[in-house]
Amino acid sequence: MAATILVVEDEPAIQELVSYNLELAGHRALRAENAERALEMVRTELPDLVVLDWMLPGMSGIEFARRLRSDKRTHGVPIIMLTARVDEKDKLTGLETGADDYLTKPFSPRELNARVKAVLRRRAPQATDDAVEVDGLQLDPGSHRVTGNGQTLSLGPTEFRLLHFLMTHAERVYSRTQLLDQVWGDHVFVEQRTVDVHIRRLRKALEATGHDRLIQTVRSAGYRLSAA
Amino acid sequence: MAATILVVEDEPAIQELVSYNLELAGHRALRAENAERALEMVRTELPDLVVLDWMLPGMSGIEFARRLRSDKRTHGVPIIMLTARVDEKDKLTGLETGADDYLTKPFSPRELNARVKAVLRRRAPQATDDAVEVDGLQLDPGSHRVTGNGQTLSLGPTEFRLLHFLMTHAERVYSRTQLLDQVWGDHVFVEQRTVDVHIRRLRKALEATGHDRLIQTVRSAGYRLSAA
DNA sequence: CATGGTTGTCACAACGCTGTCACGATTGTT
DNA sequence: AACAATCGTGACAGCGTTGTGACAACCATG
Repeated sequence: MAATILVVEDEPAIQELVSYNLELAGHRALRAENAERALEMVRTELPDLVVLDWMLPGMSGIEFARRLRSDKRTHGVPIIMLTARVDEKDKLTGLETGADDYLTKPFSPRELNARVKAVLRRRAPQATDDAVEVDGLQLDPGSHRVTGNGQTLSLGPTEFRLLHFLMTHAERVYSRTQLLDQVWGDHVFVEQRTVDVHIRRLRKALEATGHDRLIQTVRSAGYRLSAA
Repeated sequence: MAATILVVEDEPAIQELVSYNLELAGHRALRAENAERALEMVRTELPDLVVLDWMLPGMSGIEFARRLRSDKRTHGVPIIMLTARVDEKDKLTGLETGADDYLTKPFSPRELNARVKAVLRRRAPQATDDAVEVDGLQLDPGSHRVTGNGQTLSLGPTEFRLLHFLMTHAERVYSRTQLLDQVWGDHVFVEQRTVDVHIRRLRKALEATGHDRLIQTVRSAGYRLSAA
């Protein structure tokens, strides 16, 4: 559950409340007191999730959400809206802009954390600390451990993140570019072939229990983790 | 640092807010919506700390505090008061009834936890915590003693708290930042690398019985206590 | 006031990880 | 079969992270 979450909220007390609870839950909270500031922050660091107040001074939350959706780079970032009241009309507008969930004030931190967890599980499973298992290969983010049929496997930080992403997105091909964005982080630039090397290192580490067969090469497309 | 804390607060949202955050911090929260109910609960279970709202329907918080102080059994239980406003007169009355600390609404959860931690450290240094045991290594918070296979080990206060936390949260990786928050406290500002040094001191102390192997380094992630 | 113990910080050493390259192997195409 | 494109692999220098010993400030105790 190590997600980066951007909190856009102008009222200091609520911002602190939300951020602190997210941090306690193991996330990293970025704070912005208005939409303009939030847009700046998004440029330098792509969050896994945005918690967004409906009513903001200057640019409204809805407008901010629209901008996120219109940019290709931030298009997929899930949004949780904070609203003061439940209004059918507002709800519709929110749905149009693509908010993933809603919280009406006053809300309890428990509720907040539950929604955050639910949204992350749906949209960014590699950012949660749920254990994953594929065909006898297990990965537990909490203890930061990987086991193949019970036997502990040792792999470096990058290999760990790479495997985590692949296991949470199994049966799907990812290009080198996509893997660089997801595992290394966006606007980090390294050679594409570097992915090959880390795939190789990952395979070597999984060799001990024969799970290297799960990592498949799809020629001229990328890599895939598959049980078949 | 796990304590039983009684929360006396009539407004559901605030009660939930306070209780949830205390639980996140590892405490056990008992809830009462008025002073009468609180008095009943105190009869069956003696809390380590009371978080008390100033204004309550029926019996006021001040009166409740007086009753706690008048009973020999509950005389020593520390109290943190929640007040809506800062009033010198109120503060004086509060001091007379023996409140240990104050929080004025609206307050941040971070502030609440910091005060709770401070009060507990001051008033209940060794709560009735259970002894912990991992792979022959035993830690007893009550007697403040650590033994490895029966042999008494000597470690400093910080190493003790560090080991206590790790043993009660075994098989899970914690970053330096998380360890600083949990073991040192929220408001403390020290270098992250300080954690390394204390890990080393802890390992050195556990070396006598070979239990230093339990403390594992997870590169670029943090530390973990594990039997495996 | 002296003493022993504890704490946080630093500098340096040790170690593991990272990204890149060159070259060989494989695949697909003409 | 020859060729081009793509991928696998081993090596390696540079870098970041962690281990470690030393030290001065601090604190409670006697």
